[in-house]
Amino acid sequence: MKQLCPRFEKAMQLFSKRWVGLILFELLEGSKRFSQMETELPISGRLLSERLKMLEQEEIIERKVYSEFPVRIEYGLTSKGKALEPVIKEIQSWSENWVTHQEVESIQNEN
Amino acid sequence: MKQLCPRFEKAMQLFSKRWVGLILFELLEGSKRFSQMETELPISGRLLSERLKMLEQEEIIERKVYSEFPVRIEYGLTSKGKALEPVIKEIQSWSENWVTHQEVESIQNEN
DNA sequence: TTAGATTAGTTACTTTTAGTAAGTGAATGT
DNA sequence: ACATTCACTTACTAAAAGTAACTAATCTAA
Repeated sequence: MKQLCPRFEKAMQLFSKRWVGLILFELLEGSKRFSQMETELPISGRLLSERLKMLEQEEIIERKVYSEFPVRIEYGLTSKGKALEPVIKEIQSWSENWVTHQEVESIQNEN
Repeated sequence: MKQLCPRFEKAMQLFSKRWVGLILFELLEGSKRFSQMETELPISGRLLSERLKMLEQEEIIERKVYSEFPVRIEYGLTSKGKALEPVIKEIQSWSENWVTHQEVESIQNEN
C-alpha cells in the first residue's frame, strides 16, 4: 500500500465520521449548547456527546462550562476548527451547484 | 429538527462515507483501475467495489470497460466529480497546516 | 483440451460503529 | 420533599465495515 499523504488521511478520518460535517457547519454560526445542537441536527444525544468529546480531543472545538442554573455548557470552534471554514464553504458551494432537487427529495423520504 | 440545508446534508452524507475522500483524491490524479486503487489505498476489494458502485450511481465517477486481455476497467471522474477538486484541495491544505506530526504517528500505529 | 494466469469483482462471516429509548446526577425552584 | 432542567450515560438492537476465501470471464501455453 502506497503512503498517499498521512496528514490528508488523518483529516479524512476525522471528516468522514458521521455528523462531523454538520456539527462544524452549525458551530461556524457561533457557539452552541448541547441541547440546541441536539434539536437542530438529526443526531441523538449519545452520538452527539461522542462526537463532541472527540472533536474536543482533536482541539477542533472547546467546551466551556457556565455555572448558572440550569448549568450552561457551550461548544465553540478553536482556531484549528475555524480554519475548517473554507472546507465547509467549498462543500456547500459544490452541493448548491451539483446536488439535484431529486437527490434532496430522496434524503428527506428516508426520515 | 431544523432543516439546515438539504443539499449540504446530502453532500455530507456522501462525503462522510468512509474512503470516499481518499478515492476522490486518487482519481483527481487521473483515471485508475480497480486493482490499482486496491493497491494504493488501505481499502478492501469488498468496500472499494461498494463505493465505486455508489459513486457511479451519484454520477461522480464513470466506469469504462476496455475489452482487452485481460479486461481493463477504468474509473474516472465526471464533471460533477471534478467539481469536487476545490473541496479536496481545501482539506489537503487544512491538513498540512493543522494536522500535527504526532497525530500522523498515531494513525500509522493503528495499521 | 486442459491447466494456469490475470482482472474484477462477490460471498460468507466477524467485528465495529451507529441508532433508539430509557435512565442518571447535579443544581435549583416551589 | 418533590418536580424541573440540562447535559449527558447505559443497555440494547440494527447497520456498516473489515477479513479472507471464492468465482466468472478471458486468454495463453503445454
